[in-house]
Amino acid sequence: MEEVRLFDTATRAVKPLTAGDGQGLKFYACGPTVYGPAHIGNFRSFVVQDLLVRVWEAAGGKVKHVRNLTDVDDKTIKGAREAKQKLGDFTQGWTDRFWKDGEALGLKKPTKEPKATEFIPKQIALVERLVKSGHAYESGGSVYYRVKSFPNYGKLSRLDERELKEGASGRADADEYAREQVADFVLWKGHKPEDGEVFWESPWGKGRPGWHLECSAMAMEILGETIDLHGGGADLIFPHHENEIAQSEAASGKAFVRHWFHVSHLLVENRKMSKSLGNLYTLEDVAKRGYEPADLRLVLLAGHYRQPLNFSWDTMLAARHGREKLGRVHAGLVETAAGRKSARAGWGSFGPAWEALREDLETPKAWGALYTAAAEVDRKRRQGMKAEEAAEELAGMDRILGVLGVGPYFAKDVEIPPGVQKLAEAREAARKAKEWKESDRLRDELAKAGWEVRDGVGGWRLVRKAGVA
RNA sequence: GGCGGGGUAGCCAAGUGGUAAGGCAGGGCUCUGCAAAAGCCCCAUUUCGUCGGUUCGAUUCCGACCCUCGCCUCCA
Repeated sequence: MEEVRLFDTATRAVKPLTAGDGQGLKFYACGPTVYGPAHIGNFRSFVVQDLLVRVWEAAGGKVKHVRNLTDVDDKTIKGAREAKQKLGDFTQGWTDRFWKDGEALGLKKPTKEPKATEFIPKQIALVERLVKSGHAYESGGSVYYRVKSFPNYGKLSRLDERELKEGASGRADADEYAREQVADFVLWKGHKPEDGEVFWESPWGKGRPGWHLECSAMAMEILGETIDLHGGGADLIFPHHENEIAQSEAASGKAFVRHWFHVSHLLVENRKMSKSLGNLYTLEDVAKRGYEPADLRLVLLAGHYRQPLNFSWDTMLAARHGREKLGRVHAGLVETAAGRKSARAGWGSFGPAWEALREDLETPKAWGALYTAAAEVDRKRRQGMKAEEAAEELAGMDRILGVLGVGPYFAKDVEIPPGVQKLAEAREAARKAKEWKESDRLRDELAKAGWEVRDGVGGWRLVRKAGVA
């Protein structure tokens, strides 16, 4: 297969991504906590992970992609209680929503999507192993990881535990006194009244797993004790991934992860999204503004994944217009190719875009190369291009768009409400009768409904107006 | 306080020791009942946060400084 290079958080270098067994890439990604709708920042991580999978496959590799669902933790328990639902029903509802949104964004289904609650026995077994080897201790019904027992702790995040700012979190946990050291983290949480019906029996009594534990248990169970690639949002580097390493390596005695892959945050108005700032958007908000999931996917891939990306509606509009342009070029190639198929599976003029993706997922460079190639191909096509050549370029374009997972924008793909269709037809009738005032009035009415009518040589067509709330 | 990102045209965003990709927006023209769309063209040449240094030459290397964002045990 072709080489794919990717930045590794642990060594801070771009290095070739490899499958340790020479077979499939064992890739574990930290998935969502299903207690509410995922926001577009959450989806940045998942879209980038999806891109990596697509690039790996396009390069000729195989991949086992595991992305977990956190369906038991403080937030899910609280959410279920407030919704007066059983935990399982509550989390399933949000899981369905996540799947629906993910599908709209073109996320490929991972090979496996394990839920934390499905792996409780494995998690308990892992904790027992750590207690036996002295890496963990029970205290007040909970079990904690003894950080000082693991010399490599803090290596991934380059954070010396001693340098943690005093009370930086501002949230002293009630049972903090139960720990030997502040840095120790909980593996198993003893049952508390507010957990209600949510508990499992364990050697330490009723309780539930700590957050970091599930990923270690599921990754090692499904993919093996050493995995090739582990990814997630940049905020997971510490403490989540640091703790995963500590748990896993202390238990197995083997290197847990060969290559770390972290995606920077999506910012809105140059700030991290948060409910308190009121700048948190979901796919629903995107749809309300007349955009499609593909527009968002393009925006999420517009910047490099290791760079913070600032989201704005201006960028969304740029994405929409960009996709429209790609759609025109694509339609032209389809017409000129006239049904011919490319004899060989190459990239045509789109090779540079592919090369950019293989080098640490350089999407900004890839988009530049894609637009440049599209413009050149289109110019050549209009100056006279043979069907064979058009077919070849079309194949290359489809291929690169497939890897990016972003199709061009075609007006025909959008459903037009009957009322809007009627207005457009009435306007056309008025135009035929040269009743310009009436036709302009109808056009304004269409605009109010969020639609734009475009007259062309072949007649009019309707386009959803973007950017209208 | 510790650690880590950023500062490139109105906005987003590449890039390189030898003189700034691409997209959006904007401007002009063509087309059009008008407009939109589309097509053609233009759009950073005392300039790449600031100040020094190295160099024949730096936005690109080194140093200092300023601003900004994130993480520091809920967090994609």
